[in-house]
Amino acid sequence: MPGLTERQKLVLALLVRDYIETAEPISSGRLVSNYKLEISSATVRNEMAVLEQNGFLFQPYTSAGRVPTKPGYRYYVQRLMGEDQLPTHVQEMIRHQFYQARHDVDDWLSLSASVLAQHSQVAAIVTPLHTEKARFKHLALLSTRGRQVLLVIILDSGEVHQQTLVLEESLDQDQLTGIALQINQLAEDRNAEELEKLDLDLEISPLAEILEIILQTIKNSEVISSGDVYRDGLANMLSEPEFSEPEKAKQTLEIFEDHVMLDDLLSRTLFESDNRGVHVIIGGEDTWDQLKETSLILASYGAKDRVMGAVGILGPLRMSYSRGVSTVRFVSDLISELISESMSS
Amino acid sequence: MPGLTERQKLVLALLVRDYIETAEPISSGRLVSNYKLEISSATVRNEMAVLEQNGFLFQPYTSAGRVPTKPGYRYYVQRLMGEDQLPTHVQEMIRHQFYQARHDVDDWLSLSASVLAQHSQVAAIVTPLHTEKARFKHLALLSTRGRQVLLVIILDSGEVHQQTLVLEESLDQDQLTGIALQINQLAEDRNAEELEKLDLDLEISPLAEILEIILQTIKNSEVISSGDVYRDGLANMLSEPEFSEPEKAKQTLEIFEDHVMLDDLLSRTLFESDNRGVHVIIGGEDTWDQLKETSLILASYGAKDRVMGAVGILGPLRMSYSRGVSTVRFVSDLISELISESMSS
DNA sequence: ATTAGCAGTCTCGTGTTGAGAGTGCTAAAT
DNA sequence: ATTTAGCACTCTCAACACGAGACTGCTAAT
Repeated sequence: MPGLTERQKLVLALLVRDYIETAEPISSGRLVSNYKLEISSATVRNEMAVLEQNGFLFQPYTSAGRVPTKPGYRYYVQRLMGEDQLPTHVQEMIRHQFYQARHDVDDWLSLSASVLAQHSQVAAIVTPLHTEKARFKHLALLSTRGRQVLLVIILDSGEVHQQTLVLEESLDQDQLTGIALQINQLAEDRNAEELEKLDLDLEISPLAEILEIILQTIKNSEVISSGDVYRDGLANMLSEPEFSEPEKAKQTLEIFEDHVMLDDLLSRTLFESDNRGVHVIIGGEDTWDQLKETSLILASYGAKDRVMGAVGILGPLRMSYSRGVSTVRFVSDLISELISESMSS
Repeated sequence: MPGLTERQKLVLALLVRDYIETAEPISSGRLVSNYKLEISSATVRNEMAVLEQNGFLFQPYTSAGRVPTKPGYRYYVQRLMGEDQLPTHVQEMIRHQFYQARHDVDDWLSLSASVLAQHSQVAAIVTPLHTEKARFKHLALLSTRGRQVLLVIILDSGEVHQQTLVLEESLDQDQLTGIALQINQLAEDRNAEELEKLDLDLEISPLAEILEIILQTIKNSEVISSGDVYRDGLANMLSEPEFSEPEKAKQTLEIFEDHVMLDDLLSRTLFESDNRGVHVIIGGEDTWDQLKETSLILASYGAKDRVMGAVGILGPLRMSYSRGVSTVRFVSDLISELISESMSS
């Protein structure tokens, strides 16, 4: 790919920015008058022709303005966009919202989704906390009703798993507390791998049964999603003109309802990359076919070097990338900060 | 309102049913040929004119077929529709799905939303468990990290509340367990009202602080929603022709994203009525303006006579009421059954 | 290298027209 | 007194035509 001249970059940048705002093909004359360029529209037209040959622009029909292509957006995001920061007062406002929320990871995540949706004006996704190498911290068994027992597991990441067990015979709370104590001593600070290796010499007894169930649960706790993906701001998207065709709107909705796919997508993108920064996925990048008409801006969150989850926004190709990137970056940093703080306090 | 003749009822019933299927204005000729009526189209036209005068039908323009009005739908649902049962094999299938799910109320509710969406082909809503007169059952305090403590409260309904507290000073697990024990003895089997009356003579001490926080939490636990409203099947709706105008689609999406409003709507409808059956709300019934173009089919769930939550579906006015009612009835009965079972076991 | 000027192309809104669908009414039939 | 055949009438909708307007691409001049 040959390099672009400065002027070509300028034209591309202005065009993309303008198109993101107006959603209409941008003409050469419009660029000149709108941005008071010192060159004539004919010159701009020539530059546009070059940009089109390079695959950055596209003409909907012979005599219309230009629209960015996916490579066009990509070039813009990577080299031209520049990185805005969220205005300070907005940052303060968001911080305030988080500090006055309950001191609870789940609440933070749900709030993140809502904040992202509101400030980016597109749809937001936040995956729940799930850590790969969490260590067992603590466990409680609570009698709820008859043979039902609530098992609460706390991992060192702050993650909490909750599950109801049904036992073969009824045990009272004192017995349960005893069992919990034993397990806590046995398993404290071990990770799943180490728990696997605990080869227990179990007698046949209700205690053994419970132990077995619980160890299974703990071993699987990495797989079991600790909650659902948080989503918000769907209605934002339907205002965008690209979704006036109900067919497209439906496609996007389906992406949004498919928790599994989303969780997978976010996890894959972020766990597999060692880049802790913000990822921009434009039109599925030839890998995800369903996302042909959608862009994603993702970032991971976590404490220190541990990736614990992901936040992101999802919108049409023609979304405000600069605003999106800064919002996603700010929110992911903020959650990471809050989680780190809560882990070290 | 004068009574309708049998023939008028027949015409109305066929017309509504046909319109629900086709989404197009129904003409007199179509009814005659489609249902092999023994009367001529002219007679049907006369009957239609009567039905229109009674406010049950509406003509989009001078020379088109007829479409049901809201009162038309209402009459159909109340007097003409007849009550289907879900086919036995479908019932079995759904039961199977529930039995192989985890033994957990939250999982059941989330599954309910998905089952409802799938079988009714519209969007589904399920409110979380929340009981008005729950009694405190049991509480646990778990040290998570530093001054952070996880508070788990179990109510006799099986409902579980979870919340993180941050204490002024760090306490170890043994101390926490001691405090939990005291509170459990103090508060066991009391409801919020009774807890309110517990006028404690608290010394100034960390324990007092914790007790206060916890009692506040318990008192408020009725208000705090124990989780979110479960939703599913949004994409189903966008296939319906009424949502081809993006404006309408957006309205509906906004209803769907407004958890608070939904929870309120469902609770109000079902807690305030002593009718445990299925409610059909057509076009907001002049009370909810946002629901002008939407119908809801709702039912409560719970054990014995205690209403614990609501399940429902939400679709266009032109939705399949008979299928909807039978699905909602079946699912709400099934959850009630499962909850009752789990409470008595 | 840039630009003014202009012919050429395509969209889009508007207006027209005719076929088709369905009704309401009237008068005849049952 | 109902019911129905027949028919004039109304309204929508798809198809087509047409002209204005918006941009471009090219060429020739700067």
